[in-house]
Amino acid sequence: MIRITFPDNTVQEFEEGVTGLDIARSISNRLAKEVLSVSVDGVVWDVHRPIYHDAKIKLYTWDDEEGKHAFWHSSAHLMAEALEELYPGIKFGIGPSIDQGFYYDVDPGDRAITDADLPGIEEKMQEIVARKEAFQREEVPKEKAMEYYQDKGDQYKVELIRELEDGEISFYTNGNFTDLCRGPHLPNTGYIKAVKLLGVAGAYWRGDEHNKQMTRIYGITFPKKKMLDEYLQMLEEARKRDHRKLGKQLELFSFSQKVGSGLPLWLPKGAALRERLENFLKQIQKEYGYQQVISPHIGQKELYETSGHYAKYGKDSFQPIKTPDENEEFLLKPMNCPHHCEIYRHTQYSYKDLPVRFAEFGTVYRYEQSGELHGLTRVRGFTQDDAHIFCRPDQLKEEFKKVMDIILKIFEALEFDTYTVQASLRDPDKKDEYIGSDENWEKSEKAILETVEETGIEAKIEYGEAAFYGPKLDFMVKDALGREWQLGTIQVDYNLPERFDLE
RNA sequence: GCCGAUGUAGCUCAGGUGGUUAGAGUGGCUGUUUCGUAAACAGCAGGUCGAGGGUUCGAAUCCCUCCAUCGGCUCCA
Repeated sequence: MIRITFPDNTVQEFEEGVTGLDIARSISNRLAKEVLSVSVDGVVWDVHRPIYHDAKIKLYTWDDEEGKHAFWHSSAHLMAEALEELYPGIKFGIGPSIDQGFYYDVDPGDRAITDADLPGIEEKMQEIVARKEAFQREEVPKEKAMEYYQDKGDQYKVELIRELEDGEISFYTNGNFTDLCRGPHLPNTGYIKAVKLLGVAGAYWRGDEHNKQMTRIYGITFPKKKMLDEYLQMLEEARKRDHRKLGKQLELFSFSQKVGSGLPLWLPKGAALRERLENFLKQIQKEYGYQQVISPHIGQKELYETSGHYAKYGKDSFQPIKTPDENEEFLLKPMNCPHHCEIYRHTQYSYKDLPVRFAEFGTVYRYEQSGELHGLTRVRGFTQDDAHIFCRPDQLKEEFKKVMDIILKIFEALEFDTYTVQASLRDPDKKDEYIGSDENWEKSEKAILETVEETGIEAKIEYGEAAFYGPKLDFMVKDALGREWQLGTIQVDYNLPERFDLE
């Protein structure tokens, strides 16, 4: 007998080799039907995997992320099996569960998989669901795993296995399809009652644009048909609230090919809305001690060479504007920072005058890649409610907190109630991609992390997400379609003042 | 930038396996009815079927290039 500890710390004895499913059944038949995965001493397992030792367990159903993920992960394997049956020789990359469903990256060789193929794949998946094929776990040594995929000719899996540590590697098999996988999975394909493939897309192998582009197939599944219908209904409702659609319907903004893509035209109603928003924001800025400044839309190229922007983005930006004077070049401003530095320079400040806070509704232009343009959320010309604070080191945290206050106040007023906060730090393995000294980076990252801790705001830390000149605290909100966008950002920059020689 | 899809009246869309004057709803305009809570009826206007090449006796329909949009990937100062 082994001792199983439940989340409420009660302990019960079971036969050795008992499964999560058995345990669920001992509690109630309903739970046995609903349980999708089980954590055993903190590791999420298949509910049908035998437990041979004393353990602390927790059962997961559809209501838990862990349960959903087992479900969708198994769905990815189900789709892979269907794909292999329909397209023999197709090669597989990775196929994880995601927040809403799952995907699998595949390399179909010479043929292309398009939206038109999805219904056929769905049909095949339903066939396999009807077969109720078990997901069987098997542990194999690394060399065996390698051999299997080398024989199969699946170079992507070979690459993945090569990077795994020596020791036992787990395979899962459903029907004729075997996949390298940590699990966990459902007991069998019969759990998956409703299937919908949502789209195909190109995706670079391992997220690197220098690698081959694979075909990613997105899908979602549910344990009940009705849940799928509700999901599709919800998607349709979300589409109605797409800001691009509303902008058109309400005559707020439009685009013209003659003006250029990514360059929004604000119609009278949109301009009126924007004016109200600006007035609201200016009022807050005033309350917090900001002075409004105004700077031109262009600046000498040298200004951006000094800031470092030209070296980093010059090649991929709107190209310099020439004047009748030879050797004279201007850049459309991609950022307001250098201009504000020059405004600061105009006046001589004593340390007693600090902090000095400049705010501007500054219009900037960035040559975004053509594939990135998206309504008003990703454009080539836009106006930021931007501000720069020049302060003493001892004032930094307090100023930072005040900016956080402002952002949260605005989010509240605009009813952005499901934002997330992200501390965007530099990638410690790619220090050469950032400007400035290690010392400056350490100081500024420390300042952000400490301030976050002092305020108690919940922030996730992301390495490699910093701007090239400094770390950021980013405030992200989701749009109607569930896509996340960075709206507010607070940055600590020790580099710029040095580069502009500001004392 | 990359992969895939799409591009027909102001808007939403149908049609199209090459063949006479390109359709609907809605919106617009004119008039009639009349007071209907997206008012009813009649009529009118509105499209070089994204742009440019090509194949053909003939192209909105087939081919190529480009542009834009959409779904993703990559990028995001």
